[in-house]
Amino acid sequence: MQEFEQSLPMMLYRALDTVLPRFRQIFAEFGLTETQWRVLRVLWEYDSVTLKTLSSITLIPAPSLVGVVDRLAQQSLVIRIRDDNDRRQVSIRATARGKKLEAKVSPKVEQAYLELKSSLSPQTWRALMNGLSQLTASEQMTTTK
Amino acid sequence: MQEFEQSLPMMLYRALDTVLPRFRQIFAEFGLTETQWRVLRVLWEYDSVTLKTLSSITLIPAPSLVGVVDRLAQQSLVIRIRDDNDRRQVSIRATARGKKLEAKVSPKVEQAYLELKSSLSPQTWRALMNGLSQLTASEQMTTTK
DNA sequence: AATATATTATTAATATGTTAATTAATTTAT
DNA sequence: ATAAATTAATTAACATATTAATAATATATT
Repeated sequence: MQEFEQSLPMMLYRALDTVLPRFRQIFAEFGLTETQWRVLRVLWEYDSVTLKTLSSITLIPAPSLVGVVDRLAQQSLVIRIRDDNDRRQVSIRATARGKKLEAKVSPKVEQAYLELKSSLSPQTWRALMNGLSQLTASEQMTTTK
Repeated sequence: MQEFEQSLPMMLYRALDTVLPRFRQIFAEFGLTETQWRVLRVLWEYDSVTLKTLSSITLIPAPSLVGVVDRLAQQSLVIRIRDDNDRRQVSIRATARGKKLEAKVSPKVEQAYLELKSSLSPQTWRALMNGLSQLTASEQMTTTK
């Protein structure tokens, strides 16, 4: 069984299970899910982002993203804008209310991230990130295409 | 945005998105989902496993596992057995039909795993696994607890 | 033994993932 | 310019994740 539990995919899953809860706890304090935060996180940097681009940056599959944006829009945190040049496309942008969240959420997230980073030695951290980079460089993503 | 996309959690997600599709394709050839395979993978080694133990090995949260086992049982690939000593517990075991799948599925999975492994240098692979180990060693899981 | 507490599995409610199909709009090829 | 192929977003159907609550059984306390 060792073999299965020590396989790369299971190790990746376990790493996420270890790392994410602390962040999700922060998101929950502001009524946000992790995926909702991922979307806002992007919209805090780019004024307006196509749904497809948003999907590729956040790694949220487009069909899921539709619902995520729906719920964020219901809370008036983002709005949909149909592109005039290419009317197939929909751009998403944060509302004033959505933007306002950044100042409250981001500091806590940054703090948690620094704590996480300091749980490993700089060399180990770098080696880990390097391994992950090479892994994704060799192949190509399929999920969000 | 670099900072977000290069963050550890997103790197982990991207790694999974890169690695998993090839495996899921194999599972699909046998009408299995990834989680269903994870359960069977364990039951091919242990004759009978408690739902709770199964949850902790497969990293599938117990509430999800109930449904996964339901669907596997409907296909007569596994059966539930209520423990006589402790009637709160339910043990799961593969049926003959479920066991039979191993010979067909496992070789293909092994093959895909070797290919994956050979996409990185041995040193990089080891460094990656080491980093993931340390990450999960420092903290404790919360998801499946 | 009786009550309180803890544990295992399950259910419930909501959100998201996965894959395929659909719709509307755009581009390409004829 | 028009039919065919392509693309972006969405819908559909099903499976799983997440969190909280519940039911049944077991253990600990008094």
